Amino acid sequence: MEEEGYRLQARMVKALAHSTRLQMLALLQKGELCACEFGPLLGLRQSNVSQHLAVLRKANLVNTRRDGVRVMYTLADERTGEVLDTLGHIARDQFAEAAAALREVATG
Amino acid sequence: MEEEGYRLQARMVKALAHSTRLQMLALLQKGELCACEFGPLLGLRQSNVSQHLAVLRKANLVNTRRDGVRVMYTLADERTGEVLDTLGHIARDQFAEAAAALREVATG
DNA sequence: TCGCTATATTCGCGAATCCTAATATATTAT
DNA sequence: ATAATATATTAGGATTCGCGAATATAGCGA
Repeated sequence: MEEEGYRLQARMVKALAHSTRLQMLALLQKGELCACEFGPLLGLRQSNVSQHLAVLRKANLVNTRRDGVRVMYTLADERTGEVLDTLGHIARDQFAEAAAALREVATG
Repeated sequence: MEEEGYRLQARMVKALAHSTRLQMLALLQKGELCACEFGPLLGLRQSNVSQHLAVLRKANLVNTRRDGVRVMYTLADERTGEVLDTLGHIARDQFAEAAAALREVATG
């Protein structure tokens, strides 16, 4: 019952727990990205982008490097992508099941 | 850019984002459990247990069945366990890396 | 240096989360 | 029906989160 380990794990999961950050990580799965690209791609304001990126940084989910005036972001751990994929599958299947159940009710 | 899919995924991840719920799911990985067992095992009050279980239920992360006066809980999707394991590994490795970095600084 | 662009941080407020205590509901036994 | 146990829900207040706006900070070129 290493309570403390779960606290660490929870801190990481909290950092994942926002649709914007999930989208950011999904984009990073395809490769390195400049901070400046998230705003236009996701329709977010600059400060909002920076705040979400800060959350990901503090959770060590991403790495950064400077390239002149820009800051480039990458996934810190390739297993993160794996986790996101699996979560996506579970969510999709849940949705499919719910839809099927609805159809069942509708068609009696 | 299926924004909506990420919203669903985020809802699920939010349900995972608490150390108590992570512990509950870890317990369920070992098999079915009665609601009444979480309190004593995790040192939580009854209402708190029930609230956390409600979060897991609403996110379809667990299934329930009644057995008389008790309610038995199981993991809804075995892939959830897989996700939790991977997240645990990532968190542990992060911690190890941080510790190593600290040692480096200390021994300079 | 100054100005310009890219990032990061801070502030303030509304919304969401979490906890305890209290109350409600459900199931079984007497 | 009543009592007893197991669960669930509600109410409340404290803490945290998320956002926009404003304000730093950093690097680069004129």
